[in-house]
Amino acid sequence: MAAKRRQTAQQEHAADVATYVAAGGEESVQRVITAVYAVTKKLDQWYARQFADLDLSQGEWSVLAALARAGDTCLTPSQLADLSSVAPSSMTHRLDKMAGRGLLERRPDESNRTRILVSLTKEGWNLFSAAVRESNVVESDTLRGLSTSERHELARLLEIVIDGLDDIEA
Amino acid sequence: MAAKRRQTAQQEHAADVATYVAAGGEESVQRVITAVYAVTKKLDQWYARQFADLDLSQGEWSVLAALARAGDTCLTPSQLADLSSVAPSSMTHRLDKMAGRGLLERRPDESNRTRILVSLTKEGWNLFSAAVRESNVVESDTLRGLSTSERHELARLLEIVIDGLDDIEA
DNA sequence: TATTCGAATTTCGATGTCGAAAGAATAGCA
DNA sequence: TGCTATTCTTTCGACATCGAAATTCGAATA
Repeated sequence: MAAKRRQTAQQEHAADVATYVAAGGEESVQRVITAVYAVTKKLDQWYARQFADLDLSQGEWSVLAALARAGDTCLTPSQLADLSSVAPSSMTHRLDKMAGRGLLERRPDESNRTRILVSLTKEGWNLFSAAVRESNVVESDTLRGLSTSERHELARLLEIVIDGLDDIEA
Repeated sequence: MAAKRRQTAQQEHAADVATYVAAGGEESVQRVITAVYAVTKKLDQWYARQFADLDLSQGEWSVLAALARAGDTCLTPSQLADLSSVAPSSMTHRLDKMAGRGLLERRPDESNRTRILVSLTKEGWNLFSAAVRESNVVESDTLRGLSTSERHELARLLEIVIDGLDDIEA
């Protein structure tokens, strides 16, 4: 299968960068950004397949992950919509479905009755954990070409980028 | 605005990694993968805003980019659907709209009349170029914390990962 | 040649998402 | 207190997307 490929992923990536540069982008920028998106695109495809096994859409995954990352703190539908990059009105039905499956619970906020507090059930956390452990397999495989020190270096460089993300929109 | 932030992006990232590790992921893997997604998530939000100025949805952008990357080679709707990670049936209407705007042209394949060949018009390429040049601004800003040699190192490490992407699905 | 299988596109009904507006409750201020 | 502005959620209609079926054409085989 891989033998039939006309171009290696590397060559394809180089050609993509050349296209963006020809359109007016800077090479040192496009080389990095294009590479980042090449990786996430492949990962997204694998996630979609694996999540289908768990009866989980990408949208439902993002809700699960947001709640898991929040730990003990409950989140409101609006916060979940924001964290999931979706319109608040879309979150209503999504939460309905997930609550129906027993993955999360909703209860009114005692201190502010316009709000609803959403939290993960034990079953929801178990599904989150199962998804993480399954994903870790292909993620680990994705990084298998890097040594331990290279992984650290890659993480370090990306974290420098993350550090600067907050101050841009101005 | 940034002063009101409770956590830095860095701390948030560290907490996210800790959550994935607690759920069963490996730290050296999650640190990299989570960082990659933190970057693309922010970028996606900016793209969405900038593309709105150009009257361009993310889906339309992916078609534009796929055609631009293909250069002189025409692509079929099925290929575009594949490259855009969308169902072939969804591509029909998307191409209708874009052709209506004069961004692309469709013509039957003389050698195989079940196929349709899609190509970018001059106007389509101009819009692609405008989008690339606009995007390059925030992309460049995103990488401003990295020196030239660090950008090269980051690109090099990501390209190692890309090189291994093809041989995984087995 | 005739037939069957496969590939590419489109149509169709169901579902998910969006933006705008409505409804409910809080917060700030005279 | 009474009024206004704001926040949060949901409802609603419009549109995009999906998977399955239908259609059309090409390719392989008997």
